[in-house]
Amino acid sequence: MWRVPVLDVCYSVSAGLERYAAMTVISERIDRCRICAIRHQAVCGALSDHEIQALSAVARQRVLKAGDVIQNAEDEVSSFANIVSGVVKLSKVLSDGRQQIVGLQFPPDFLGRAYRTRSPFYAEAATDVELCVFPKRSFEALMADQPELESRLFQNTLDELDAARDWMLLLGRKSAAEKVASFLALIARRKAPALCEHMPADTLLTITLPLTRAEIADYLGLTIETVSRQIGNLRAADILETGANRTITVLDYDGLAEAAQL
Amino acid sequence: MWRVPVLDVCYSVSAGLERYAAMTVISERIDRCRICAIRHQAVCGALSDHEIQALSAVARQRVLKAGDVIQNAEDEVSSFANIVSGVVKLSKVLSDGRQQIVGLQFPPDFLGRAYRTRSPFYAEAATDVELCVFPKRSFEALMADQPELESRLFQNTLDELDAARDWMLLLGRKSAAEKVASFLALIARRKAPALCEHMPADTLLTITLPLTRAEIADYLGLTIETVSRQIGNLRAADILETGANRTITVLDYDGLAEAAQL
DNA sequence: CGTTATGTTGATAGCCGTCAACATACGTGG
DNA sequence: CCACGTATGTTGACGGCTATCAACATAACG
Repeated sequence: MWRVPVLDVCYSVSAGLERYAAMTVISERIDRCRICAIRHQAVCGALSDHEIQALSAVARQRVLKAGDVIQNAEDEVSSFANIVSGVVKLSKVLSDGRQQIVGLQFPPDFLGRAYRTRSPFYAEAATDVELCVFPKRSFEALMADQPELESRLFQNTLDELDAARDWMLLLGRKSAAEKVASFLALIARRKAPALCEHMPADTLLTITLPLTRAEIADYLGLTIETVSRQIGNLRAADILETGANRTITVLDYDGLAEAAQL
Repeated sequence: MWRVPVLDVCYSVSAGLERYAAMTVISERIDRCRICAIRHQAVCGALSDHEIQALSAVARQRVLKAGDVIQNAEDEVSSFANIVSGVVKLSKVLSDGRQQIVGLQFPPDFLGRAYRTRSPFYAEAATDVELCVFPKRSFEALMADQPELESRLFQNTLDELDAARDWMLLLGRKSAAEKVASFLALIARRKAPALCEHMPADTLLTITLPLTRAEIADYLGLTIETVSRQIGNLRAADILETGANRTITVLDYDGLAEAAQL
């Protein structure tokens, strides 16, 4: 009655990872962080040029394809990572297969948890993903004599906690229509925060959803059929248009926000 | 159609607080932390005897009655606190009055948030509550030269994040019966963790629920009627008995855990 | 003892889940 | 480039779970 979670996906990244490592020469490594796209937003922004070289030396790029597993629930976790590009979903599963996505992580979010050795959830690449992976030990050593780094991680965690609690309100108290509108508004804001603040009358905001209908349903506590119908309703209300390839075009962000009860 | 949140409760604590302060003499203050019941579990456990005296000097005891407001959403927050006794509920409210409890805090949990000046939710005493309140500044100063203190706070936040995500699974994917059983199991575990681990055949575990039916409903994303009916079902299944004064007696904890899909 | 808050129980309705059939997109191999 | 099979998405019919409305019971409190 419930879709069984795909827990048997192999760690198919290792091949691609080794290829990358083989191509990488030492000099590139040391400089990699300096030219990193998320250098200043990510937690590593707390580090000086000197420190970041130390981190750079032990960092590994890891390229994942949509659907690749990052960690299984209860896995021993021996590394931390920054999301450089793509979207990662964190989910929990009941013994009978019912599933709930408990977090969506975007760049430059941090993956992995200080003070814990086991992951409390299952993590998977929702889209193609680039990670910047650090060995847990090296990172913790750096954290020990760089309190600012721990502070950044702490603040990141506080943001996640706020997001989780906002989502609890959605899961517990919003209708299916409000849930779907809330999700679409969330993705739209990620894509173009400025546009959503004040959207000129005849602007088109086209976004590609990072999740399938099944994943949206698992994020919102709904079924795929209900998600599909609610998106249909929003289309009928001229709030958005749908295209191929998981793209939607938001015609009326204010209408969307209103439908979401934001 | 939805119960309107009680946001107009006055800060009726101040009277009680001032009375307490008047009774307190300096010598008591300095020693108060040393004899504190939650001294070693709370975040202050990170501090040396010397440091804790400094904290002790600026700490204030605050006694609240059930229903007293601790902070309104969007309030400027100028203090931190430890919960010494009682239960505090954190909740979020939609513009039309729909309400969701996003956190239940027990001793020795910490209230208040580093790196933020405004509360993202509404906090209220669910039962009579004793708080140990610190001015934000003093506490932050102590945090600045005691990294261990920040680490403790960080770990506390990580635990809250885990709890929030567990609750997301409940809100999004569990049935009403499972939700109510999960809540009762949660409270039972708080009250007597050891008993719940392994419960001898003819043991009675009696607990007083810290929440009214309306609050339980707001915690579980249900209505009061549904909560009442589900408790009735558990009684009919001989899993528990109900008494006056919000007490319930768990007859079969394993049955409760099973009904909760734990 | 009266009044109000809280909790219980029943009848009914509606939202959303379930089941089913179909449509479309995607990827692979010819 | 096209054919095929699979994954994903849509739409309809129906039913069940839980919200709603209502009446009543019990507890709490002055």
